[in-house]
Amino acid sequence: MTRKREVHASVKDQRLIEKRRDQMVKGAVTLIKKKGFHRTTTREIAKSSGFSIGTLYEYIKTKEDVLYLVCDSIYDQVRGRLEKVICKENYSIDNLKQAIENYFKVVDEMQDEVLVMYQEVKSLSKDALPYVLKKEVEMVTIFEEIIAGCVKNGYMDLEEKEVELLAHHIFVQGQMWAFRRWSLQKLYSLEEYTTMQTKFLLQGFSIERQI
Amino acid sequence: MTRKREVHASVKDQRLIEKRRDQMVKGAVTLIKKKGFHRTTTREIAKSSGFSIGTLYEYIKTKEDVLYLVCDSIYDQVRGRLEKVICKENYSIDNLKQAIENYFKVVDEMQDEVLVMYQEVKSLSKDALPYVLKKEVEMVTIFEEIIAGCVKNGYMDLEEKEVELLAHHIFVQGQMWAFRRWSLQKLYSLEEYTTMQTKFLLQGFSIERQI
Amino acid sequence: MTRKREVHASVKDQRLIEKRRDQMVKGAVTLIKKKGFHRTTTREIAKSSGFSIGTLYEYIKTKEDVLYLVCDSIYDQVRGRLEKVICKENYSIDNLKQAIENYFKVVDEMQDEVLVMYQEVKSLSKDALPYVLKKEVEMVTIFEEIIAGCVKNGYMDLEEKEVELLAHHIFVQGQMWAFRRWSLQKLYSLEEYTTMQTKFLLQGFSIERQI
Amino acid sequence: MTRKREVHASVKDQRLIEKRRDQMVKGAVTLIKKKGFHRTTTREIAKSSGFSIGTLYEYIKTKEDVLYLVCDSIYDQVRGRLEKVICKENYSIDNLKQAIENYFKVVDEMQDEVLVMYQEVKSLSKDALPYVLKKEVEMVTIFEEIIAGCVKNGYMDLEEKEVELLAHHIFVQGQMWAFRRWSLQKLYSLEEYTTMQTKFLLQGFSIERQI
DNA sequence: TATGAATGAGCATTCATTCAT
DNA sequence: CATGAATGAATGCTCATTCAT
Repeated sequence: MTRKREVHASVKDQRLIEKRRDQMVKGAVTLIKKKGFHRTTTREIAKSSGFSIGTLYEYIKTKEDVLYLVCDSIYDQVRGRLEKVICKENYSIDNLKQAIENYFKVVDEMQDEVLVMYQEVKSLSKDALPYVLKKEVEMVTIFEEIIAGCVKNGYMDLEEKEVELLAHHIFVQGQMWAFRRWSLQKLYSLEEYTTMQTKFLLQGFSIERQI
Repeated sequence: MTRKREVHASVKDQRLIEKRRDQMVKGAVTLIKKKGFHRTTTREIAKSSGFSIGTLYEYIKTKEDVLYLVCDSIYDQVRGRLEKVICKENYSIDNLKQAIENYFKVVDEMQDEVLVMYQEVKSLSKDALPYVLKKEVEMVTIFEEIIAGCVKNGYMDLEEKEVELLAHHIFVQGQMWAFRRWSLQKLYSLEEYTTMQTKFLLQGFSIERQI
Repeated sequence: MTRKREVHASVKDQRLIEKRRDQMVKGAVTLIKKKGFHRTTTREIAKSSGFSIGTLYEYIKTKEDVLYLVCDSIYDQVRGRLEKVICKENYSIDNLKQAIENYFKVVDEMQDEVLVMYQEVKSLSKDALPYVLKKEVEMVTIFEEIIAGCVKNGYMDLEEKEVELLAHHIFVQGQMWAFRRWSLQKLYSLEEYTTMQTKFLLQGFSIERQI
Repeated sequence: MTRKREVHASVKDQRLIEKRRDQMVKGAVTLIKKKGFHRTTTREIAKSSGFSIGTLYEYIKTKEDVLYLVCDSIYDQVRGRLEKVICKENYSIDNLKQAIENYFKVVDEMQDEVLVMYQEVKSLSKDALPYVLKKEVEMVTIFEEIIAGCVKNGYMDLEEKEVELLAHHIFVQGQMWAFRRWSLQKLYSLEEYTTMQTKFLLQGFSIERQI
């Protein structure tokens, strides 16, 4: 697992730090969702987190730390939920299908968070960005492994580069459900979208077509 | 063509307005690319446009107008270049392939612009947003028409909803080349990417598979 | 008559200067009435005067010149209308009554102008102020002369200082009708107001009471 | 007593708010006296109040709030000092004389404040204006009550409308001492002015004349 | 003379951050 | 640890004034 970027806190009590940062992330997400990170003030974040501006700064050093914490937390959640359904032992097309379905479902349920993260990463400093991007890579890697497993087990026939592309593909199609919702969600239900995407992805890539 | 949102200018001379706004957009894109819209100041924009802050405000009313102008201009450029290669009379798979290839090439050449637009649209006011989204819809529609033409001409076999999805697909894969460049462009050249995407898209969707 | 303060003009043609300044004053008064001098921009003044900002500055040197011109013009108008009814030969109580009545009428008709002048003089530079105040003194003097005439002719019995005070009194009561209109004009018609004021002023000051 | 218009403060401590606003009003009056409200900058106000621009804005929301606070405070002071000498039980001509004398004295001592208030009220927004005008009405009402008391007690013989006019009269003559000082205070001492005004006002209005 | 584009000093206001209590 | 008052650099925007055409 990626080593986290340290965010300075004046307070020593680790348990408290975690508790406060949890409140902070929850409060911040709501606000960022509504107004974007830049238009959200630290005072607002403090307030919606349930403590004072002074206290906020006991647990972070700069406003940007909040954004990092938020992004970090969202990735961890998405990833956490995604990993639950994957059977690392025995990769199969079904396994991949389930992973996709599950991933799309998570994205659907965490639409706002995904959106927030997507649109605000660029506001992270050069310092924090790599940590977050690494997390993204890790998520793509999850799909890559499944696909590679399928290839290895003979369920798909893809070159290595194609494996990577397909993983990206899936990852992006998931995000697409969130950040193109104004357009896609008028056309399809989540089920339809999942079915169609799965079908096309597998038609395009899987070995099934050759049967 | 979509009616443009009027951006107020104090200056009367239409030709001058266009010239100055061109300078402005060029200057602004460079800056926004580097620092994001929010971190870019109006004074910086004025300076990099080659005129004073006072002059800048002779051609816009608020800072946000700059962003709108930037987004608007980028869409127009992408669209303009895209439309050049399309043969509206006689839609064919080849035509679609060319459109995709061309679209990917445009995105590649305008990476920065595409990225800027993509990440900053959300900063547009509720007022300006629809105009820009409409432009996006129009671009997706371009692909939709080609695909629908192919279906009509018997080159593909898709239901209407699938046509739309495929159009979205293409559009997003193009953008993906820009906003996931840090990851994709390490793996593939533009040609590779284009070839693979085209292959998969057509394998997934086209009637060829049934032959 | 008070020597006017010179206001610099780049244009030479005196007739044109007068014409343009007339337009200017008319345009400016309307605007100042509505928004106050400070909130009125030179561009607005130019526009409502019927010429460009460039032309405006051909006839004045600074924005404040406009205010001076406006104040000057208003005083001249009030004074001009006031002097029409005064019979300088043969001062009498009746003459005074008529002057008061007429003055109040003028104030009533030029309420906005009086108000403008009254509230904006303080914005005049130390340079221009004396010229305007002098005009005010001149107006008070008009009443002073009438009253002094009445005293001389035996119609009133007042010491010199009382003469001045009464003149001020009348002058202020007139202005009061304009700048306390929100309160006074709800209570009285102009006629009532004039009658009452005249009655009280003369009861308080005139020799009639001793008869 | 008139309900005050709320002026937003970010600071919670009510005592502090009052203290800071006191500083603010004192600092602001000095400046406005000298340069007028519009030419006075918020930074100047902050500085002459003894705190930073940031702190200033912790206690107000807009520059105009300062003006409102100033006007409000001046009225309260004038009114407060005026009410001290009034014997509400037993209205008499003497009581009225004292009230006038006292009012004129207050105006004399607070000349600058009265002037400021007088010339700047019109700069108040449509929002704040009514609150200030109400205060003025209340002050006129104070005189009205005394006069009405005198009439009731048989010391004066006036119709209702005349009572109001007289009250206005007194109020305006007081203000006149402040805003026509450049002219009046060259001619009279405060005592002279008070004596003469009182004499004339009572000659003009009181029942004494009928004895 | 008339025009109006260009200029930039100046202003109100915000907000991240600190620090004394 | 928690609080919230204080700070002032930074920013968007305005507008009087100039000057080339």
